[in-house]
Amino acid sequence: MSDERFPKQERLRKRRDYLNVEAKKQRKIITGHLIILAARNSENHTRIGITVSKRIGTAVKRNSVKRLLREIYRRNKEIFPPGYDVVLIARKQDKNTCYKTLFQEIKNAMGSRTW
RNA sequence: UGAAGCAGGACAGGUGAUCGCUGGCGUCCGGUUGAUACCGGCCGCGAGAGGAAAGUCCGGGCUCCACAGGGCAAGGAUGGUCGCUAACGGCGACCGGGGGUGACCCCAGGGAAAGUGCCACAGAAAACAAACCGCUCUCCUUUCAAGGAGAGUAAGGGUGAAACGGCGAGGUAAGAGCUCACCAGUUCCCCGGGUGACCGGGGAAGCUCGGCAAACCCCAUCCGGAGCAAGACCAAAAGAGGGGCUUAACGUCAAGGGAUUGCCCGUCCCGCCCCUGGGUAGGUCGCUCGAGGCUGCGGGCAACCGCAGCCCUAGAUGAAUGAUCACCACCUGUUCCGGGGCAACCCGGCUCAGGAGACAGAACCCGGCUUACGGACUGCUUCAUGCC
RNA sequence: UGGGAUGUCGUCUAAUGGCAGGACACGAGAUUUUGGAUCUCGUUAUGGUGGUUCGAAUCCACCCGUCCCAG
Repeated sequence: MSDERFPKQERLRKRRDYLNVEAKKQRKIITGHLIILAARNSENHTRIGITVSKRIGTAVKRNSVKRLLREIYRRNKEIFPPGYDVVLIARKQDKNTCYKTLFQEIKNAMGSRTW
């Protein structure tokens, strides 16, 4: 996959979209630092939404977590199932929060299911 | 050299490469259009967080609403003086008080002689004074030790955070501002200086008046309310009004069905089409050129102001400004080289290894305040020590 | 963005500006063969920094934390 872009069509952009995924979710996976929700959408590509609440920390911490998760998606689109809306919700973060650990968590979570 | 005080800012790592994000401009392509206008896509160019962007503690601009003139009341805020400012609870200078050897720092710093209230415990007494232990005099009892009654007194004692001036002399039965000198303080008057807070000097009075207003309160000054999710525009939908809907005709669109005893007309209901209006979802604007920044000159002790020249520097909306790699820069140790020194050692360069890289993310925009923060730099000043 | 509430022993909760009290819990002892119950004794607190005051949990200012509401 040479496509490492992340245009607006591949993001969830409204609160309604997030509530829709929450209501119609077909998978809910809880890992050490994340909660992953997935629901089938009407498009034929993946859409990603990221939720980081104030519980995680200050605006700087929340932004950095969001950037990390976006980077993981952008670099590794092949591990995400096409035609699904995926919501990544951050749980309590710690010192181990970095690209490698979060990538492994998501890869294991996605690989553990058949789509 | 060491310790300290104050102030400041295009300080808050830099450069390059690759892959991304946001919005701007441009070429080309596609769609649309009366249009050089709009939408979408590829590529290219250049831009993209802060000193606090934070907390939301004050003050404004801007927008809408209310009153459309003035006063009073209520509520809130502020509180030395003079200035600065669009304004401020901010800033500057000065005055007064307090702290520090000093540079310098801190202060809600109006009124207690307008009224009300409070001052625990202790103490006789906590505020128009009064009198527990005392001290003194007179009278009575009398065992001549003392006790009782009355009068005078506030020097001494002890309590307390605070006790109704201090010290000395005179005076007295004992005492007392009772009198006097000096000192402190209060109020008033006069003179001089200052825009003023206030300062300096002189005089008089009564001799002396406690503290708390970040207790109620009084005085002076200021304040209409809400906030860019303000507000404006476009506009699927819902709900509203009007016209129409067999065939045929006409420039276009449409779909008719049911109830009213069977039929026709009429009326009503549902549906459909068009128009008006409406404003939900959604979108656009508001949105970044502004009490703007930098430099120079001039005015002012300063805060700040004036003039001239130059510059344009983020506009997101589940919310962009990131990730990886390399090199350089910072700190510590170290190998080697060069220089200085009798030496300990110091300075510069270089190799290698290790370490630090904080607080924190624009959300309409400004002026402040407050709080968080690893370190580096610059300037001025003080104290101590040594040398000349 | 605007508006509130609140912070006291480990937990819950009192306290006019004047000795921070009570209950549960915890620790020690007594009682009991042991445990429980009971009794006695004890430890532990005013979110922080300043200020006003003779004196502050209380009054004032600024921070910190937690929770809630409206759009």
